Amino acid sequence: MKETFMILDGNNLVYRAFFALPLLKNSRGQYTNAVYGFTTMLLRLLKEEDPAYLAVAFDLAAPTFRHQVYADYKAKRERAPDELREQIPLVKDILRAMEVEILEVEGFEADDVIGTCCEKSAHQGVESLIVSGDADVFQLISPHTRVVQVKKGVTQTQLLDREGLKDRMGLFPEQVVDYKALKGDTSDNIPGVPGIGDKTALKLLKQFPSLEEILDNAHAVAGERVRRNLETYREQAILSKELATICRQVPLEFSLERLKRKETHSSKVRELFEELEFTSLLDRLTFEEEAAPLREEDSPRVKVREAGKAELKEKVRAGKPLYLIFLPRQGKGREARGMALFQESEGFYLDFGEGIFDGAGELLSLLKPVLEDGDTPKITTLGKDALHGLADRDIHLKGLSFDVSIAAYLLDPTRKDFSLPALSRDFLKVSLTREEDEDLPPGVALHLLQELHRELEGSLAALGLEDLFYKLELPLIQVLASMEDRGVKIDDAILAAMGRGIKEKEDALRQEIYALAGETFNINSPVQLREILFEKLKLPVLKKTKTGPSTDASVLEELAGRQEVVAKILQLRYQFKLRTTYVEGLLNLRDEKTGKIHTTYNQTVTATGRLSSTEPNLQNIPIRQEEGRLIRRAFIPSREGWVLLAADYSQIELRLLAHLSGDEGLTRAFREGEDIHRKTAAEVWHVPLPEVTPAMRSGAKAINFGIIYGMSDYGLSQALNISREEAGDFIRRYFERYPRVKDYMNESIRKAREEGFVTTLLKRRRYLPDINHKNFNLRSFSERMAINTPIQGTAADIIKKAMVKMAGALDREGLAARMLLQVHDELVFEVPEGELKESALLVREIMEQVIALSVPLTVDLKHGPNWLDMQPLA
DNA sequence: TCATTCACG
DNA sequence: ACGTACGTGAATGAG
Repeated sequence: MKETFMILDGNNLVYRAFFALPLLKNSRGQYTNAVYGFTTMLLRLLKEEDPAYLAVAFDLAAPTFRHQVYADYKAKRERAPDELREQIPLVKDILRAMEVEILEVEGFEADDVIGTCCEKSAHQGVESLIVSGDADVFQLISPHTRVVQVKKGVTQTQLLDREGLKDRMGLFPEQVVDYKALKGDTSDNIPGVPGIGDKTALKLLKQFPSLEEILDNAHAVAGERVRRNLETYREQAILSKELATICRQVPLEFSLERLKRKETHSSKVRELFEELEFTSLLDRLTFEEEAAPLREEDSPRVKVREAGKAELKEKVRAGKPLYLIFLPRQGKGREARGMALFQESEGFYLDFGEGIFDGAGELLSLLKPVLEDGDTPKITTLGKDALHGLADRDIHLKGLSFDVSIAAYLLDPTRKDFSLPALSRDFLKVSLTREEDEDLPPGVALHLLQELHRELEGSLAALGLEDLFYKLELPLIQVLASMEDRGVKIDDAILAAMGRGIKEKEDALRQEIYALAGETFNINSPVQLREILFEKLKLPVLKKTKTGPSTDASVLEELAGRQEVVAKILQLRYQFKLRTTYVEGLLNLRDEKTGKIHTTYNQTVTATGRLSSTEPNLQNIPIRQEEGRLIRRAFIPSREGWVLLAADYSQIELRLLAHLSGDEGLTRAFREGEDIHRKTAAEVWHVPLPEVTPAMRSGAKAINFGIIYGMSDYGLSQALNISREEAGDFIRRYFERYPRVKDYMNESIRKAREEGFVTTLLKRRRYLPDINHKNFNLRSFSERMAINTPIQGTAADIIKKAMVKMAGALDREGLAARMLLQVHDELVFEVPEGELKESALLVREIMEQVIALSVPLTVDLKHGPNWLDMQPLA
């Protein structure tokens, strides 16, 4: 028997299922009727038709080529109800979990994708079976292509081939478009020819085989009115035919291999079904063998041996996937106690003894060719640590193909523990003994790494996170490792001098404070300070913390006018901060030999997708105040004749707000290259741009920020030091001018409530479990996260993407410039002075063009001999 | 280890 | 009537 390729019209079937079934909800409040209807239909079709290949086509929201030909195409169509629209992502989640290919192509409808696929599959000798409830696809019927028409409800279907269609409609497939062109279609807003309905259309197509012949022979047609309309609306009929014709040349990669149907399903499908409460459907699936729980007596852990030279050389080979783990030393930072390897069926362990240079040196050198071979896939966890560990031995690991810690982060960016035992407990439901947990044996580690790889690979696919993982986060590991490795040079003399100056100021301030307070006390202790300020000096309590009156800067600023000592305390705090955190903090972490500091970029810490930086944190070096800013003078290029180059995205989050919300006013402002805060002030106060005062602008700036944070009127009033009423009024005016921004915020919250998570442009997810919580506070927090996370997270996606591209591009162009720092919306490089211009142009090009938005992304470039004294580079 | 404070985007 | 702007990391004091 010939193999069949079954392709489903996704949108159409979900739509039909939605209206065929009552509006079901699961206990978490998700609407599931369309998902349920679609899934049962899919399972039934798989059983009845038993196709060898399978795919589901979806429409994309973007305008299609038909809109270019005819602006009113589908203009009358009503927006699908929200209860339906929100179920589409769930359907796709299920399909991804079942490893069913989802086909969608921008600018084309599902029908076009279906037509193209059927044509291509026919070329490869595979018959197609289209499943749809829409009669449009009848035009695709051919000797190689049949249609399963889904009729009322989701249970009744009819199989149509060429003869069947003729019997049913009195038409051959190639006449379906002519028929539609004549009678028109109100749902697609295809005009047709006035006065011709289905009766007349059929009659005409009996008389002449095609629209063209009908039009050319209009004079021979019966009926005065029909004849006249055919002549008058000739062009309209031809346009209608064009619109009704399914495009069979959609640009898409078609590989039957990829569409091969999976007979068994991963536990991901089970989890999704359970979440949606489709437990009755579970029996209808065949599941893969579950990973056996790892117990003391029957653990299928990997056998591992202390490897000898000859053995390693013989058994670890290029080309085959290699599992690799650096096992952490108990409580000793990132230092590893050894490396475990697994390939095919053999496991090895290299003990590093007291350090990586101690025992395993020779063995490691033996592995160097395989480790540096980009075509030998490496599966790791905490891969960046391994990268560094090996780099210390001059082994430059290449071919990272999977990292379970990063995968786990994408599946839930709020998780805290990325150790193998923790990941195994949560993803594999495997429990370890306490001893194993504390000091993981290499064999157990290798076993868990393999199981996690298998499990998380499927989970990423099930949630549509593959591109984000393989194209962005995975290559980013290497990029970050080399930035950390490179480090940034620090002029210690500058810091040391600053430290001495600060110390003097501190001492003077401290004496003055003691004198004014009338006693000595620990000014750094909030507890002791409280006593002095609020008990001894009887200053009013303006704000409270969990443990008592607050003494933070906003409070002290309010009180500074009443007691001289308060201002001194503020000054002392600032000086102290500069000295301890920055001057001494940086000097302590500076490598004596190279004069550099090497930060660590954490890729699995933030809930939004940003990086974080530790030991030291180079993402919070002072800039806002003049004095603190001087710290930046100590950041210098590592070589003579080199300079620093800084490139920062201008207003990236507000631009993303414009893009994501589609607000016209905001979009226009960016397209016209306006100063956005000034423009906002002008809009809100209805004054011409030149009349915007600095106060108006800074108010507008605060509100622009507030929007991104999901602000309240109270929050804004605090930020601007104005009354709540004024703040509320301000916000109302803002939304009057930028109404779609308001819609966008509501929509973000609504989506979070329905789906339980929010996403960024590159599909990064953050779950918000408290979004429907009955506690107002918890719920409100989640709502603000629902607004902020897509914006902050998309900005993170974008700069990460630019970083990955940048690393490749600098190499390709043969430029010596190297990325040193990332500060959320800024990249800092060191570059040879002679290559400054060329490097800067490349940097700008990559950062600005990394993604296409509805507003331009712009990058400001600066260069200089250090991170303080920088000049704009036009 | 937690709470407070404050540096950054 | 809630109680209040998003995301981080480091240093210090207190228990």
